[in-house]
Amino acid sequence: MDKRDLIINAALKLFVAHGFHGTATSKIAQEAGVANGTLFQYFKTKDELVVSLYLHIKEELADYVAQYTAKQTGLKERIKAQVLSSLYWALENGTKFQFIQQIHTSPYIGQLDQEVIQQQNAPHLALIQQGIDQGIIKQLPVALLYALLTSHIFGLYQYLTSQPLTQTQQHTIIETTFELLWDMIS
Amino acid sequence: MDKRDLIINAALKLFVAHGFHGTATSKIAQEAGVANGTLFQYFKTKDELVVSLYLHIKEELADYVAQYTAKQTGLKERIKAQVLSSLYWALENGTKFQFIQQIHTSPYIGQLDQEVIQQQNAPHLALIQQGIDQGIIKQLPVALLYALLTSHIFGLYQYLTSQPLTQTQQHTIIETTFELLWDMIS
Amino acid sequence: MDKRDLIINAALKLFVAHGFHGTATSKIAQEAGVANGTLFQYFKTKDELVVSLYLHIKEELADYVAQYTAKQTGLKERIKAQVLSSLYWALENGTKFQFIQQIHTSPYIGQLDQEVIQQQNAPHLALIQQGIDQGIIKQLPVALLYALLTSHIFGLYQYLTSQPLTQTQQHTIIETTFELLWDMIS
Amino acid sequence: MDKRDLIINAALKLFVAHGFHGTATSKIAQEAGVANGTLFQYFKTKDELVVSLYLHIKEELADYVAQYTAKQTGLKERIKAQVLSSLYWALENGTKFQFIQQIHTSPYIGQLDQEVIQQQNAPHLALIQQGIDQGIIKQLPVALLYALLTSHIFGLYQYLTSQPLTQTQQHTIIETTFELLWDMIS
DNA sequence: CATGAATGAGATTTCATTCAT
DNA sequence: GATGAATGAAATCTCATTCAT
Repeated sequence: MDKRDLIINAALKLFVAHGFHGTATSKIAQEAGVANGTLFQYFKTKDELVVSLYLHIKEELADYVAQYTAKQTGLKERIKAQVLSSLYWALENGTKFQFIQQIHTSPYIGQLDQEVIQQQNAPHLALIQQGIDQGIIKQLPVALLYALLTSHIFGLYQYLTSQPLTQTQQHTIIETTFELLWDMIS
Repeated sequence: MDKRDLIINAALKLFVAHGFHGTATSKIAQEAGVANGTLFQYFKTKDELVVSLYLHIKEELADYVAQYTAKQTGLKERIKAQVLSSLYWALENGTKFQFIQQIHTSPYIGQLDQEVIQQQNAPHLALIQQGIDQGIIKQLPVALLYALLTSHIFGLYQYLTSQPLTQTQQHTIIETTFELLWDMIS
Repeated sequence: MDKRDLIINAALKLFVAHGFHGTATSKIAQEAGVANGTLFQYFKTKDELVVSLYLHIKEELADYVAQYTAKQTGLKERIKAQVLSSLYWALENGTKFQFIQQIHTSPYIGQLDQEVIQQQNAPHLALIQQGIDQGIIKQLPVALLYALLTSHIFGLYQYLTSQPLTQTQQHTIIETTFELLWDMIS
Repeated sequence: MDKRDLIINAALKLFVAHGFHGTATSKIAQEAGVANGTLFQYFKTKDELVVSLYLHIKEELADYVAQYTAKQTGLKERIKAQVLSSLYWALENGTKFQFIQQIHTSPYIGQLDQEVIQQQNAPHLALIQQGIDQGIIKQLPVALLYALLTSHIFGLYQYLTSQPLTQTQQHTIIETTFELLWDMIS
């Protein structure tokens, strides 16, 4: 594995354990097994590392979601796959999902390349747009519908992790609430 | 105004402007017009100050919401008042709202007194419970419904602040999406 | 002695011995017998310390020169007092004088407040101008005459410190060469 | 141009602009268009580069002065040629001259081979000694006279570069002040 | 000869907290 | 209680130098 990846992985592990302000760059280098200065040859500043890590995780999530969505053919089923796989990934990768949330509500958000963000969102927006065009989804701004779907995921994640539920119960709630959500936007 | 309030207000102003890690305790003391050490006589640590400030802001929001809700009599109207006034407050107090979000996704959340949090949520939960009891709202866990309402607010805030909209357009979207939401849970 | 002075003195000693960049702020603090952070409470940055130190030393020199010059009444005597007291001060305060020279030839010169510099030079220029007006000194640009006087001091200092001379011999040379210099410009 | 020269030129430019310690070897390599490590194949250490650069520049100045002086036969004319050509070279090679001054007032001066320095000064001292022996120049220590001549050059350079003067005006001042200087020492 | 990634010691600066007054 | 100078640990980042390719 190349040093950049070693650093990314070490940073992920430590940020997720102690938050980004609680994690010293020296600890990241140590965990990665590289010299202190090496970190700064790959990432000019600690901030740049945080942002890179965020993009890295987002990509992992996107890959996971894309994989599940690809298996579905109907439009509703594809959108459902996006929402549900996002939730399943979040439940399986709690720390990474929390890291994403931390970034979203922190000043780091301003440092993100907006073009990259939009590229990551594009597949989701495209699917929703398709639904609108086919008359399946309500005539509302795509970005609005996307925001509502996304917040549904975050809200449900919040609820599911605050309750002591079995996996079966979790799945039931996820399925049930998706149907409510779908009725709401279709 | 007593020194504790001076410090709280100064902290609010600075945290809201630069985030809590970007704000030194010495700057807070300076802004408050008190000595460096005085801050630590009212708050044993910086963390304690952060938590106090969070509760202070939440209280402000709660007061704002309560004031609007009190004017309504019907159940739907009261819940609608809660959702809408939360959104209006968030749009008018963007930085404070973002501060709340920051705390929610940060390790500070663990330091909060859960009892106080539950006390703040109680009025909202009670209203939803009333709706369920009266058969107006679907038979789902109160906490789940509350999570969905809350995430609706966050999602809509996200959308509204990312688009260049007039106040009238904002109001229309807020009203329209609330009706969708209401149909979803009722 | 107060801590600011302790730091100033320690900095002077170490800067002259190892240069600005060869001297770590931590070493200065150590030499001054104060904590690392204390230095930065008196001087926001290392650069500010360098500049402050320069101004401090220049002021000390100016006071010394002014004190000697005040005792003289004739114009030649007053200019002579300026040149000679500068030299005596330089010989007695070798490290400080060398520090001034270091600053003059370094990029720090750009960070100095030009107004302060001109204020410090003003008394010397005024005296020369008086000499020109009274027809005692040659009709040449004041700044040129000042540059020649100043360089005479630096050149003579260079010579005197490179030779093993008694104080009496030093004084003789200083007196003799001043007369040569005076003949040159008058 | 070979890589050694590329490095020398890049170093000169950056040292004068930012000082020795303000200039990283990596920046020099970058400016020279060579790899980081290449610099250390030509110069074992950064200090060696600084010292080499100094000697390189001093040699260039010496050649320039020698060339002009060789054209003159009379003793005064030869000394005048030395002083004037030094000044003309300084005005044409401002950065190099400033670099020389920086070295002279820095701790690097201690690292210079004193024998090489004296060898460089020898021709100037010899000429002055000749003047003394022939009774043309005052009976004063050679080193003293040399120090006065040298400081005259530095002082005049300082003045000329601080004023907005045409080349003709510069020449007039240089000629005029040399005559004053000559009257002073002869 | 040339490269440039890697190194790691060390530099500057910050800041929550303490404590003598 | 109030003060604010002092602390010093810790954090981020730099940079001269090396060495395997």
